[in-house]
Amino acid sequence: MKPQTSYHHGDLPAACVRAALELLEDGEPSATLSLRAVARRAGVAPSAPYRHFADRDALLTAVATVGYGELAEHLAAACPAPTSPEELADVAVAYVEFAVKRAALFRAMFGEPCDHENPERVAATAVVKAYVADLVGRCFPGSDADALGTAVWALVHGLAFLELDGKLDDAPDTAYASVRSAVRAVLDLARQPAGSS
Amino acid sequence: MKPQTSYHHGDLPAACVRAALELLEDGEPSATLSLRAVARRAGVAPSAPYRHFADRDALLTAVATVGYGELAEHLAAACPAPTSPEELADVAVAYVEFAVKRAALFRAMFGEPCDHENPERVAATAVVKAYVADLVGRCFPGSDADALGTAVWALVHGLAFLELDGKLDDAPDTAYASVRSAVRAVLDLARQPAGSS
DNA sequence: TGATAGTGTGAGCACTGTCAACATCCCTCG
DNA sequence: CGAGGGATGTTGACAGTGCTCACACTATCA
Repeated sequence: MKPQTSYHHGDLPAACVRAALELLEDGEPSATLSLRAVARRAGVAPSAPYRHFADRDALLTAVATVGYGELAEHLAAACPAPTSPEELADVAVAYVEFAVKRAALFRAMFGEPCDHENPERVAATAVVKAYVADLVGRCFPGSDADALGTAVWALVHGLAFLELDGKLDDAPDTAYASVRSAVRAVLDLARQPAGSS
Repeated sequence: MKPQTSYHHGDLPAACVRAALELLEDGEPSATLSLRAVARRAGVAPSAPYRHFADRDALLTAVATVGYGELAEHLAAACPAPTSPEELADVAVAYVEFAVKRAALFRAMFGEPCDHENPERVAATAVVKAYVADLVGRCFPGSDADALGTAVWALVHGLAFLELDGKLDDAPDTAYASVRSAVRAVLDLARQPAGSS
């Protein structure tokens, strides 16, 4: 829309993030996102992004931020308000599905060390956290929502990473089944209690 | 021991892996392991490692392989044969502890995409897998060992990653407490079953 | 004593993150 | 209206990276 020939870009920050997301989707997932590639894709000199992002990490953080939002959307789309354990399994599958289908983005979001302090990032993860907390509150009323919430998040997060690293089942089909039965196995503890200490 | 002035090194592959491990321990955890830095630390030209490792990934795989072994050792040291849920919590804490104390190594082991086919790597992860399977068999006899095993691994693995990414509690002290109570919360489901579908 | 295979060296390519100096544009103030 | 300043983009450069080649050295076996 905007004149492409303009010296100024118009909205380079957004364009960079968009370009980065596209590269993460397109490229093979093993390639690391390069700032120069982003600049190229945005049709701009390699150093231009530095006007808007302090360094590569800052760009990554911006990308991860929208990633968190899309993850939350994906989960909500799979099951907006899960109440039963079986629906929890659906959510787990959706989480792993997101990790698999958008592996590069997922790795950008969680794979490399980031500054935990960044308020943007914290705020963005809060969306996921809230979704999980909601889920736990509905599925397991009367439980320690905080503790169980982190446990549930950790469970699905761990499943996603193990799957990404090929440590679940090999066949992509049976992987989702593995996820489901892993979640079921945990919930089945509720029926045949273990020998408690 | 060997003459340092020798043109040939003696056992460069092992020296490379050792140097890599040292760099992962020493350096700040955000730095990515560079093959050139490994060569420098091993006192050798940048291209020397290529005689023994096809590429950087191959070196990484070798490093990860010993990492898996050390992780298994660390877990076994914390609790050689857990039988009670509380001991399972101990193991979870040990797992997260390993991830925190040796963050760079942990990230090298799990953080970046790797070839799932590599038989060395698969064999090495099998050690961890076996430990978890054992644990589950002892703690929860009569359960679906496979499914519950992956669930338990995923749970502790997810806890480790969330902690590494600063998504658990901020204070490092309370983090371990969070891990413990998260595990407890899951196990407590066995006592006050949720509304099952 | 050689030839040969294994191992380390050096130079070099393409790429990366990052910076400083310069160029261009838009907007505001006189 | 038109000059100046601040924002934004460009060029060029530096150090560091993975990786490959041609070469140098060394151990070993005929």
